[in-house]
Amino acid sequence: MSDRHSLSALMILKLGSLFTLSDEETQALHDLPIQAIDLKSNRDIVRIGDSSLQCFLILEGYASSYKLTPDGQRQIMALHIPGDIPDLQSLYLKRMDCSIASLSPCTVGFFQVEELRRVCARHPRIAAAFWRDTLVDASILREWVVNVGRRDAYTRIAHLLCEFLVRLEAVGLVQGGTFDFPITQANLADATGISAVHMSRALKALRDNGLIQTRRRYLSVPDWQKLQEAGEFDPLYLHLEDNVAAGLLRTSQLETAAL
Amino acid sequence: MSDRHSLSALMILKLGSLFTLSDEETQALHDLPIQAIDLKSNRDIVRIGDSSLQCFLILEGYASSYKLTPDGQRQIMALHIPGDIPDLQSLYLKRMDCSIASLSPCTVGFFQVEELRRVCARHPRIAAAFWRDTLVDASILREWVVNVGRRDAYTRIAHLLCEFLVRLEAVGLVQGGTFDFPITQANLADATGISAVHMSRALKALRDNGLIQTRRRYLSVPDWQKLQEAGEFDPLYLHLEDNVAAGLLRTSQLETAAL
DNA sequence: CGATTACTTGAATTCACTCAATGGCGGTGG
DNA sequence: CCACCGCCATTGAGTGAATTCAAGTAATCG
Repeated sequence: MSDRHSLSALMILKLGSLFTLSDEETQALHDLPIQAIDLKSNRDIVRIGDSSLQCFLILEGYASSYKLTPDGQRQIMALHIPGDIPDLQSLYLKRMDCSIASLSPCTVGFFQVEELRRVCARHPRIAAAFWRDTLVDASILREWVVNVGRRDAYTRIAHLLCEFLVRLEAVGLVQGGTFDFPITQANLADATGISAVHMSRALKALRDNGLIQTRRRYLSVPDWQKLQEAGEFDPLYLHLEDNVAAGLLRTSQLETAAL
Repeated sequence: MSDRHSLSALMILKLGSLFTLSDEETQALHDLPIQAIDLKSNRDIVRIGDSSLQCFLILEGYASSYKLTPDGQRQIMALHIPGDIPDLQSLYLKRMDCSIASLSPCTVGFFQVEELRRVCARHPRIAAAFWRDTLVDASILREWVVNVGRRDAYTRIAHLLCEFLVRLEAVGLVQGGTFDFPITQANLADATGISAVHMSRALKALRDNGLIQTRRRYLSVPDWQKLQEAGEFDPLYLHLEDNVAAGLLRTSQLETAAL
């Protein structure tokens, strides 16, 4: 499983923005006690209405934030990948306003919100980095609204896949345009606000057009340019350009980052 | 126009959460130099891609965050009301990922991002309060995704109006279920991800069912309970219950809060 | 290997869309 | 003060993208 080191590397990768963290700051993150837990697929990790004293970092696998409507429909409004802290909002909001569930077998690291609050109080630059992280998440949500509100199914799915690929790439989880993709069509449908049946048809169209290839639990993008165009994808909203750590990673391909 | 006092009152109202701000903290917000500007309706205040050194607070009127798709469709992903700082993200993100425009004649107060950053550095509790504010905005975005992704037009509009009313109420801008509502149907359509024509039909249905009344530039909600049910509205996601200042305001109806 | 879950495909339906034409309101200027 | 123009809202008719329902196939897991 994941040791302290890779955990800290993931965090620093995600946070490293605006400035590089000092050794002391890195150490502070290192020293944050974490309890690693393994989870099966499709398990709620936190539920809407909860007011937990803990937060969790995804170490391995994917998760989603979702809500249910009264008639039982589901909408996923965020996908979470290794390095994400999906419920970081618990830092300053009393109750969860959505549920978070694993989309695949997951390893997550729980820590005390209070401890993180202390780290933030002692290290303003770490606080700023986490704050920035929540601002990027908000930006992703804004694009998600555009996706669901104004794009047709085909474009919408292409866009979602573009975003997912770029975010995975930033944490070193893409090899040659291929990445782990165990997410069911039903879940993808809930993420894009379409029906599962239509998701099947639209994915077929994407496959037929050579934009994606699905082999087992993996997804490949043979022509990145074409998929971007199909998805009307512009990565501006991911705010990667001003992320120091991610930039360093991309150029040097640090081994430590691959979980 | 708005003097320093009401400006500070608006800010404190919005920020007053988790704890009440001390006199010193209040003073720090007071001392933030602001330049008030009047704007006509439908004017861009900031544009996507901008990297401004300024932020603005809405003093009067409404604004929206929006993006355009390549084929010219528009999606509004946030409505902003007095007391909001729509581009607070500029604090830690280099470029704007959406445009922000006035939806009505507006008065906005510009201030230097750098100054706010200084205030946050000197007053960690103010920083926490602003951070919390961005977290609530993210929560509203999550609900917006659900609205646009999974609700039919009728329910979707009802929900949007519920949210708008509750947020306005929190800053004292609702009198007896009636509030200023100069927002065109085309803008509402862009906010809900439907067409302007269908917006007209759905609004008619809401009117015919007695859920809303539209007189001139004002909107009335005769039966709050019924509108909430029609919109599947649960205010949990607005995180009002733990907002000290708003709570105080609601119970004591401070005069200072009315702009 | 059997059972469950995930995916595919067809057919009919529906909600929302576009196009188009008309009506109302408010502001501006002759 | 009224006429006109432009913006906003409404309504009808036809279309279309995505839905539901249904049946059947493929994949995965214990």
